Amino acid sequence: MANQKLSGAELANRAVETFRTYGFEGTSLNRLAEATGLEKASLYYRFPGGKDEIAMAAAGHIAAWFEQNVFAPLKDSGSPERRLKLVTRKLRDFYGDGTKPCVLDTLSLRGGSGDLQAGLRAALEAWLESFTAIAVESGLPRGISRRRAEQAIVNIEGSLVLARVLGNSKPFLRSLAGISKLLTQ
Amino acid sequence: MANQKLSGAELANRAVETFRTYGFEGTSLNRLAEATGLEKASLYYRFPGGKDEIAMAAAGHIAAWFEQNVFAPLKDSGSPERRLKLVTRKLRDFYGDGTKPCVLDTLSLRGGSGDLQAGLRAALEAWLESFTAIAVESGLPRGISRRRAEQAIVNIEGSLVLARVLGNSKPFLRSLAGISKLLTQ
DNA sequence: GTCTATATTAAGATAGAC
DNA sequence: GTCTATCTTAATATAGAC
Repeated sequence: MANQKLSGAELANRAVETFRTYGFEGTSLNRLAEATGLEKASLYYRFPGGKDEIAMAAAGHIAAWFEQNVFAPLKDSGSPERRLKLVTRKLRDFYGDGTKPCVLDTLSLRGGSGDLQAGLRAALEAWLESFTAIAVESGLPRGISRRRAEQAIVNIEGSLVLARVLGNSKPFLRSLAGISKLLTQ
Repeated sequence: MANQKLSGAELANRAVETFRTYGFEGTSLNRLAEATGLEKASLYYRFPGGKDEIAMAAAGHIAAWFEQNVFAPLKDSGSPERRLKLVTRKLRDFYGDGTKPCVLDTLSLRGGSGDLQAGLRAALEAWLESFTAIAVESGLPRGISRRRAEQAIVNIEGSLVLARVLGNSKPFLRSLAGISKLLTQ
């Protein structure tokens, strides 16, 4: 009885950290057990589908985080610039100043189930639509707005790769700093 | 004797395709054996260091490809725009029109050796320097040129992630199309 | 709901024949 | 130089006690 009952949210949180760091294939149940403090058998009790189901739960947990910390705030009141400043700060924290990979990247390599790939795709589409909407609201035409949204996420994903390989988070911080301008001007 | 003697270059080529698709942890010796047509024991004969050594060879093979198809052509004669057009065509092929991941991305997740990480980092630094040099040659100040080089590679890496998750190569092709302008104006 | 223990399969790696 | 066969370890997954 090392753990009484780890909350589902905290469990998903730790799974996310493991999957984003090691990718789907690199995340073993031993690593998940170590990260969560639960034994493998306990993980199977919570997630009878094994690693696939845990990855789905992790992806769902992140989707909920984005809904709450990115999509919702962008629809809130205040100027688009102010809302974007708040959201970029959340994103900076989420990616650990550029030290933590994005699950869209690390979980999208071949190995995961088709359901997982579909979930990642839906999450990315939602992110794109959210960024597109704020650009439209800022006065940009829809077609341009969509391209700007794509560029913003390209900047985040690409700079995270550079930051990881170079061991230098500056490219990521620069990308974040440019997002507000990209989506509002 | 299924294979007489597979050339080292072709062997490295197939290893690259496997590693870029499945990542380091997702690339098992069984997969490498299947991809190369050699049995596991034969792979160990060629690479006594096992998977780590094969990954290093794959990274080295790609570094050589970049030297020949990107760095050298960018130092060649002709206008910078013309050289960049040639190089972007090579890159488009290399990334399979956006359908094939970049090893800088897929091999840089935790799991590979420190030597591998150092090799990937050196390769990326060389790529950055190559792009920086052509921008400097085009008349841009050094500081700006370095930022533009970073942005060009961010665009490539980021759009490859988007292309993979969305199952749509257009973001990648757009990124490639913008590189010449980015590095020369 | 979590644990220990164990079954089963696949991984990384070697020995020795040809 | 490549193969078959095998070893060892780690992976996924389950059974059953508490």
